[in-house]
Amino acid sequence: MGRIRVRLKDVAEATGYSVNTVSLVLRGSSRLPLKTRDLILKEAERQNYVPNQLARSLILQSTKMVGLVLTDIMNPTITKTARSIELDLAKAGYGVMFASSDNELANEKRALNHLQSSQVDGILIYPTNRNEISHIQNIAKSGYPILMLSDIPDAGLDVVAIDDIKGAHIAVSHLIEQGHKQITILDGAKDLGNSDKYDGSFAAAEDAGLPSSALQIVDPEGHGAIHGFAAMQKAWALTPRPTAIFASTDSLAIGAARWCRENDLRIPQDVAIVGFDNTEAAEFCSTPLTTINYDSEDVSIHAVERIISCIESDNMSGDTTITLIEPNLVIRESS
Amino acid sequence: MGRIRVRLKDVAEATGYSVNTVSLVLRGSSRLPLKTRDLILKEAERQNYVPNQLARSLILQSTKMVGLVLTDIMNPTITKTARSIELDLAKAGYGVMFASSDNELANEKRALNHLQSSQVDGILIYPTNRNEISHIQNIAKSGYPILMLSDIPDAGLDVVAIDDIKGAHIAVSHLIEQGHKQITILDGAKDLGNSDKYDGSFAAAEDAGLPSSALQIVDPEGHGAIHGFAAMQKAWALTPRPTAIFASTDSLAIGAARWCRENDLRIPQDVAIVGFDNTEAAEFCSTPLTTINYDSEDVSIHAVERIISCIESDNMSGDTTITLIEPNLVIRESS
DNA sequence: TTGAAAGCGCTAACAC
DNA sequence: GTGTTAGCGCTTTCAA
Repeated sequence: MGRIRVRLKDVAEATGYSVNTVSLVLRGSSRLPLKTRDLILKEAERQNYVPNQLARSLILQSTKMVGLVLTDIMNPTITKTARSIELDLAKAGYGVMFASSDNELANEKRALNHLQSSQVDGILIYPTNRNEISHIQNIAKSGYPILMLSDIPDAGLDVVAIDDIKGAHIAVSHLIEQGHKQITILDGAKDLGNSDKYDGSFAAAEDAGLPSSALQIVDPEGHGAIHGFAAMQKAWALTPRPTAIFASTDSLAIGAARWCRENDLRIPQDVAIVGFDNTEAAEFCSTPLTTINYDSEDVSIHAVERIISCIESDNMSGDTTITLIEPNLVIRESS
Repeated sequence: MGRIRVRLKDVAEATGYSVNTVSLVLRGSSRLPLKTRDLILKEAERQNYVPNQLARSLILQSTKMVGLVLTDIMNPTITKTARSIELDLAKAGYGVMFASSDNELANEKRALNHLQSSQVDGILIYPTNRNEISHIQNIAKSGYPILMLSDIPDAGLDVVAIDDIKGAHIAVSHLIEQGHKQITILDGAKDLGNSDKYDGSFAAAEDAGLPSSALQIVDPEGHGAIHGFAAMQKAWALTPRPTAIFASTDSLAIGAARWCRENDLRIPQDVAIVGFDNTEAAEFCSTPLTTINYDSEDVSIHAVERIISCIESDNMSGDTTITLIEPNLVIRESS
């Protein structure tokens, strides 16, 4: 029915007013007589008028949109933060444009390009690879508001992120306090330049007076529970055999727990397990998981506040801010 | 550094060519001398030129974007399909713009409005409430390509969705075959007009010659595992007491299983449980869950194919297509 | 091979 | 109170 796209002009012609008047009314100007406003609003409604944001943004030089680049849309942790961010941005009058990199640098570059060409007013990004951030630095250098949701020290970029070092420190310290002296870390992020969880773990060992040999590393080569399952098998084959596992995500931890169960190992008597993220699954898996918890909303609030201040303040002073959110430990039955 | 937004004009002025020539080169026209092309491409690169899609789409009358309205971004099932859709659309040269309704009608309306005003070329939507779809029908009637990802019979709208009736039928039939004669359904979607899982369940009972009293219903009043937990308590208090549970989502099933475990009920000896969706958690929860499985990719492929054909064919013949994807049963230890 | 001019739908500055 | 004009950054005729 009717033309697919209704324009201001269509409403203008139908009412006999000019495009300008219609535009004014539709944006809620109160300086026009009620009769005019009524007439125009009714006609716009009747024609199902929807404003064209493309044209609007082109003029206003602002889309009121923020781009959000996720590594993995299936990761419940990331999704949860994404949801918070969406809500907090909405409160501030901004929309979100999502893009996912799937942990591929090429996709990340494509996503950034796409967001920029869509003229989003700013970008939030979970970077894929911390060793390869020059393209992000370039964007920042050109004065484009961009903020990292993962800590990359010394990159000269704004950051709002979970303090992974502290989280790992808490997790490993907890295991050590429980008497464990041989702990395996399940984490494969080091190749991507993300060694925060290692650093925190080794710092915890050192603080407790343990040798660094107390910690061994197994790379699960993936993020799913299935990878945690396979990694646990490898961990159990290590010499010396670990008495505890610190998994860098709950998903890995749950997979590891599953391997233990299938191999008749008792948790935590034979192996203790600590995860990271406090997902819903951690609470409801076979042995409720001790894990590192943090408030997504905290990340969101700070990230949104910062990006909006970058967008709305013209003085790009060039100083960067690093905000780290402190995680905490949730003790359940697995440790 | 330089100006925040580089335009064609900037590249044109720097090279001495006209805006037109630069535009031509940047779009890969081969009819220009290599020397000119080279010069212009180099300069565009140097200035970090990013095309302005807003202006481009305004002229082309197409954004090459499809809007996707999700009910709940935290639901792994929906996210999985969303991811497939994103990939399949990308293959066809389209981007996705996400929006979430959080199962609120007002949000859904706002999201649809926003997507339309962003000029997406078409919309895919998981509707919030099947009793309230007039706003969606209006959009469809105006000739805007829109497709439902959930089956709403007789709405006169295009649909690509999982066949929930069949899924429920398979699940309940399976329980009946196991000898169960008193089954409780955990599902609260009926108020939203989604009675497919009831219909399938009752059909299965009927087909097996059981009275409809064999099936009882408990509304979990939510979607999380925590709601399944509480609902199971209610289910266990029913008279006659059920020997089996059919939960409309895995999350509810996992919560229910947790209640059983905490109350020393053995699964499946004391209560059998069947879920729906085959999420990762279903496989790794305390008692691996029998559940209804389906291929997200199937939904995605059909949905993308259909929406693109609607977008690219001008003849809006008005005929609607309903495509239902057949689910299947995955038997694990909970039944 | 290249440029000038018009216009996509909208807003803003300035008339009347 | 309302209309006219210009212009956002781009593509697309049509000339030169």
